[in-house]
Amino acid sequence: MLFITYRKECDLAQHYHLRGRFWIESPQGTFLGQGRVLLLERVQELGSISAAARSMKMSYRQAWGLISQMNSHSPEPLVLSSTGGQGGGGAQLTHVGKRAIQLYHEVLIDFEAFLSQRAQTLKL
Amino acid sequence: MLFITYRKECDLAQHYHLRGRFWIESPQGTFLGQGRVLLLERVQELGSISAAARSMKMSYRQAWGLISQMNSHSPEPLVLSSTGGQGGGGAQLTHVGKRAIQLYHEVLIDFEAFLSQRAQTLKL
DNA sequence: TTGGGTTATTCCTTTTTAAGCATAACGCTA
DNA sequence: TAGCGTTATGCTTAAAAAGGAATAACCCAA
Repeated sequence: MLFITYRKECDLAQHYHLRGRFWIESPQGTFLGQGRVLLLERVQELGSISAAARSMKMSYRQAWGLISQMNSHSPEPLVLSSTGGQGGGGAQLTHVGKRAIQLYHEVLIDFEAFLSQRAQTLKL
Repeated sequence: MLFITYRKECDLAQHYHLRGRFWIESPQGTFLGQGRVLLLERVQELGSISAAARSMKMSYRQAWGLISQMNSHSPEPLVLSSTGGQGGGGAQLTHVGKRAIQLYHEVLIDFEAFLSQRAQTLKL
């Protein structure tokens, strides 16, 4: 008897994962991404850039740079900050900043739905 | 008369772009991504890892590392290589490697369609 | 047997990136 | 007025990633 061997189809969904990322770019570079949005959320929650950075184990330097970029790449700032006073100062989101978070999450839901749906038919 | 000023809605689609990437992960890390698939295509086209690397302005070292990873993270290799002989040796894709390219492009088409469609309703 | 071009692999250097440090200004509180 | 915690910014240092150089093995062709 003759056996014809052929490769068994490999179901990628079992052992492999389809992953992805998305971000919004301005003409000057990245405007909104996963890290930036998380940072915005922490600022909104904690009322301070430095506290937000600490909570993410990110250096204040980087956090400030990201926020500075976002503000400058937008016609209106996403974060307003004040120095001195009770607590030393702080920062809060503008309604544009809050809307940016909301917008990102709206896209994120669709994005994840797309990935998980598309992953089901991955046969290598 | 009283004017109530409100922020004009900013159409992100005009000045900003929704971008993204996707890749297939094995339990050990990235398995297939944009760069790896391009490398596979060049190997298929040129019949050599070093030629493929040159054509992408990638170092042979990195190209070899990527291919080595892909092969080891797959139950069957994607690239077969031989040393010595006419032309010094070479490499060619297995049918698993060819299928990987095809699979990636199938997902890519859907992915780009998703992004461009989703970008149309971006209002900040 | 020598040369050529490739695969395969290690080691070291360079570049890029991120983290850390230092300092000044601010404005409330005690 | 002194102190505190924050914002804001430049400069220095460390970590990580990419790049390049070097070497051995391979096998056909001349």
